[in-house]
Amino acid sequence: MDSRRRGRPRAYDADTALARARDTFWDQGFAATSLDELSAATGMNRPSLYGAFGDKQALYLTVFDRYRAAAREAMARALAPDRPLREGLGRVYQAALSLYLSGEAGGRGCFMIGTGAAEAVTRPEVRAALADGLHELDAGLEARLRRAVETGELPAAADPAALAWMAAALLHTLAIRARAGETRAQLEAIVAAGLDLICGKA
Amino acid sequence: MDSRRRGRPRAYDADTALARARDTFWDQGFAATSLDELSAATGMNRPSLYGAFGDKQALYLTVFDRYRAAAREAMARALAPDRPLREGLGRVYQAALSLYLSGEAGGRGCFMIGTGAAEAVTRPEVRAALADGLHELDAGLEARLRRAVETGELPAAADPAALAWMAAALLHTLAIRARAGETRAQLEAIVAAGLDLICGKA
DNA sequence: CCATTTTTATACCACTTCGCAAAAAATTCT
DNA sequence: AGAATTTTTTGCGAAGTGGTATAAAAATGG
Repeated sequence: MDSRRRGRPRAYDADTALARARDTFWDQGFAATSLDELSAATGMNRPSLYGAFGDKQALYLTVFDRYRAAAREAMARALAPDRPLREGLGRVYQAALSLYLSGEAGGRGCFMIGTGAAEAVTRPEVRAALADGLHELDAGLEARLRRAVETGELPAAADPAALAWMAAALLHTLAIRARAGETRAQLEAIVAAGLDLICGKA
Repeated sequence: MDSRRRGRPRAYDADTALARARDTFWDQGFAATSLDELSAATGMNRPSLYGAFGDKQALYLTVFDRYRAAAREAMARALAPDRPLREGLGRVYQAALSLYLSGEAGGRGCFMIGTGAAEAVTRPEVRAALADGLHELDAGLEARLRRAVETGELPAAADPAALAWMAAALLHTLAIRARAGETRAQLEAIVAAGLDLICGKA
């Protein structure tokens, strides 16, 4: 249990290597990213990359799943049930925007949507991962909205599933528009309009 | 004015060649599509392709612009101002769904979003084309919604720009979800929920 | 100090990629 | 028929592709 591994120690840190690989895929997409670029970005040479993470698609799917888990957890944190609905949703969108606009090459949107959608038709594994990612977010939103109906934050007649779809649609449009180059101001206007429509124009 | 061109006649029809190229890009994305595949799909060999449409990106942008124009015109037709708002929007989404689900390899979503977003960060021309495409649809939706407020189809307090953003968001979420493999039934449920929220739950 | 183990580094492989040059083919004009 | 023009066809070439075999390096165990 205790001690250091036996052979030559690793020169890389898996977490940071995966983060670098993610950023490279994020900007360029899966197909346009070469193993040489991934090697340069991670500082690992190709055989090490291969040994650590498998082939290019396996590496991509690993990165994808980590992004997916992070997104789910961030959403759960933002939507903590003791926080008012509108404030929680506001935090979801603020967190999304700061991710989507954080690229060095300009707005890069959501990793799953921006890079996964392109591969989804020809790569069943990517399509499944994308579908799972979307559904996790749907489920997180719907759970919080259902609770809001139960506690009276929303009118009893409100349909949680329907509102969750719209809340997700708002996220998706932000993801695409950020990647298309829209400014933070534009995106925040869209968020404000969407929140009014979902939570009621308070 | 009149007559046939001078040299050897073309063996291809530009319209059908562009449609075939579009379908290939649509399924596979820009980066994953090779000139050999485009050559096979169009029936033109590589030098002919190159002579007719320029390099791969020029061909892609040509296809993109044609798709964009077709989408804009289809939306204008569906939103004819003499048709009731809800019916017009319903036609927009029905037309979108039949496009988005028409692929031979399963749902393929919107060409612009599904293939353009991936390239938008690294290719400024694609990002600009994508932004233009999105904004054209925004404008079409907003114009019709503004009219609906003026004619009393929507309450005077309704904000046409805000509603147009949500209507566009609905289109975007359909584009992504279709590509992620969701069924027509799922997508139609989302459309129905969205129409209720935008037009009022009549 | 040498064997063992694990990782890194170098070099290579077969294949594909985009793009183009040069030649051949099919048409119109004179 | 022959020249001119436009397109298609063939084939090439330099670079890049994903992936791997082999050798070198860096650690631990005896």
